[in-house]
Amino acid sequence: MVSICSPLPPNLVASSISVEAPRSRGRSLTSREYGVLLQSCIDSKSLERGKMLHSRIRKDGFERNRDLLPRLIKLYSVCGRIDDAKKLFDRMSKRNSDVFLWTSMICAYAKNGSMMRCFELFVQMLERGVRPDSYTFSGLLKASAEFGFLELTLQLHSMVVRCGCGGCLSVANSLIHAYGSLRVVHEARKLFDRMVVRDVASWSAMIQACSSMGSYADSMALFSSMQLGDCLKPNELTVVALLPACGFFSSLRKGQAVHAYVIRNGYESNLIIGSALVTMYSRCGDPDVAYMIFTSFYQKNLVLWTSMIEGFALNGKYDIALNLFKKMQDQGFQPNYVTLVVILSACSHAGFVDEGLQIFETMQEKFGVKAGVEHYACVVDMLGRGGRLEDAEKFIENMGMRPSGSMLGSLLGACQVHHNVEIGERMAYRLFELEPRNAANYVILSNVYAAVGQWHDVGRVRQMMIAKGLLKDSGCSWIELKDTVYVFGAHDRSHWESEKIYKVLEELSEEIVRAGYVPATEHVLLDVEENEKKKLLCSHSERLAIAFGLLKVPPEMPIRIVKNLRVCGDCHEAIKLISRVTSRKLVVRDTNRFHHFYRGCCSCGDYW
DNA sequence: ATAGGGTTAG
Repeated sequence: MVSICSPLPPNLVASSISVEAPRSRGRSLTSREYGVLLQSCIDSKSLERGKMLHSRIRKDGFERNRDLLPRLIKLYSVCGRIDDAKKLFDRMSKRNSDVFLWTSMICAYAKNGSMMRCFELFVQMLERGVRPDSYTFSGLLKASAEFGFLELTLQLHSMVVRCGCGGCLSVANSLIHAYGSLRVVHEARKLFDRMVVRDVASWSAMIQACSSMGSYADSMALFSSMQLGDCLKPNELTVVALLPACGFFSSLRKGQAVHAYVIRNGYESNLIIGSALVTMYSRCGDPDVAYMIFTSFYQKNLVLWTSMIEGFALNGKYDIALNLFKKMQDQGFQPNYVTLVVILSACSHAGFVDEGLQIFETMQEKFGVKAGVEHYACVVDMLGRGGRLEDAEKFIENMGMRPSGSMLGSLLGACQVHHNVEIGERMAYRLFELEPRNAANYVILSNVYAAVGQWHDVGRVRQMMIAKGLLKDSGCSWIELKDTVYVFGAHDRSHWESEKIYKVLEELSEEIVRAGYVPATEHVLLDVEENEKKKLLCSHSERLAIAFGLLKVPPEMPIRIVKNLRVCGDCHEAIKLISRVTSRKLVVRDTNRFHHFYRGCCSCGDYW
C-alpha cells in the first residue's frame, strides 16, 4: 500500500488511495489528506474521482474547509463544469464572506474566459464588503488583459495601488503581463523598472512583452541583465520568450546556446519549447536541426506541425512543406487559421499559384476556416509574384474588404519585378494616402520607373520624398562570427580588413565572369554610366559580407549572412556562381526568406 | 485560491 507521504507522483498516490485505502483502513481522512487527493484530481482533470471525493468530503463535514473549498471549485472548473462550480459557490457564499471563496470563483471564470461573469462577481464581492487581495487582482488582471481591455486594466491598476497590493510581487508580475499583452510596453517597463524585488516571472513577463512587440534587442538585453544583474536562472517561460529574438536576428550561436540550456535543464520534452526551437532554427536557416527536433516529439500538436511546415517553406523546401501539410492531415490534424496562412504563403513563394488558389477556394468547406485578411493577402501576393498583376488587382477590388497596406505593398513590389508601371502607380498612390510616412513605398515606385528607364519620374518621386523629409532605408548585410556581428553597408570601406575583403571580391569577380557571369546592370536603379553600374553591383552589402565570410569561416562550414532588404537580382546570380567556384554553401536570409546557395543553384529556384 | 509560454502575409 502506498502511504500519503509517499514520494510517488500524486496521481499514483491518489488512485491507489481514493478507491480502496480509506474504507479498508476503516478511518476517515484528514482535511490535509483530502487536499492532497483533490489536488491530484485537479492535476489530472479526473472529474469522476473528484466527485467521489467531494461527496466523502461533504459527509465528513469538511466542505467548508478553507483549504478544500477553493480546490473543489477549481476541480469543477478545470474539468469544464463551471456551472457545478458556481452551484457549489452559491450554496457556500450565502454564509461565507471569505475572500478565498470569492477569489477562487472569480479565477475560475477568468480561466474559463467568462469575462462578464468574472467582473459581475467581483462587483458583488465588493458590495458584500469582501476586500480583494493579491490573488483576486491577479485573476482579474489576467481576464482583463486576455480580453484586451486597456481601460479596465488601468482601473484595476489604480485599485491595486489603493488596496495596498502594489508592492506584491505576483500582482506586479500580473500587471507587467497584462500591459505586455495589451501592447503598452512602456507601462510594463515603467512598472518593471520601479520594482524593488524581481523574480524569474517578472523578467520573463518583461522579455515576453518586448518580444511580442518586436523589440528583440530589448529582449536580448533583458535576458543578459537578468542573469548578470539579478543572478536569476531562466526557466521554461524565459526561454520561450527569448527564442523568437534569436530567430529574429538569425543568431544561430545564441539560439544554439539556448537550445543547450534547454537540454541541460531537461526542458526538451516540452512541446511549447519544441515549437519555439523549431521556429528559431528555421529562422536561422537550419531546417535540418529544426526537423530533428520536430521528429523527436512522438506526440505532436498542431502548432508544432505548423511551425515545421513554415520552417521548410521559409527555407525554400516547398515540396517538403506541402508533403508535411498532407501528412499532418493524415495523422488527424485539421489545419487552423494560422496553418492555412503558412501554407498559402508557401504556395505563393514557391510559385504554386494554382495549388494555392485551390486551397484558398476550398478552405472554408474543407477545413471550416473562413478566410481572413492574411489569407487574402497571400492570394494577392501569389498572383502578383506569378505575374498575374491584373488578376491580383481585380482580386483586391472584388474581395469585399478594404485592402490592407501590406496587400497593396506586395502588389506594388510585384509591379517592380514584372515592370508594370500602370498598376504600380495605382497601388503606390493608394499607399501614399494610406501610409504617407512609409518611405519604402516611394522607393519601390521609383524602382518601378527605373526598371523601365523612366528616369524623369524617378527624379520626381525622389523630390516627393525630399519634400516630405523621408529617408530610404539603406541596405546592409551582417554576418555573425563567434559572438560578434559584423555589419556591412553597400560600398562600405569602414571595416579594418576592408582591403582584404575587396581583394577577395576582385578575385571572385574574375572567377565568376569566367564561369559565365554577366553583370545585370538593370538592377542598378540609378541613372549612371554602365561601367559605374558594374562597380556599384560588386560592392553590394551582401557581397561584402560573403567575402568577409570566405576569409573567416572554416571551409567546411556554411557561410550565413542576413540582409535587411531583398537580395538584388544581380547579386543573386553572382552568389549562385560564387557558391560554384568556391564550392561553399552560402545561406542568405532576405527580409523574410532564405536562399540556400550550393553548387551554383539556389533553393528558391530563382522565383522569389 | 494567483501571474507568465509556441505557429500568422509583405
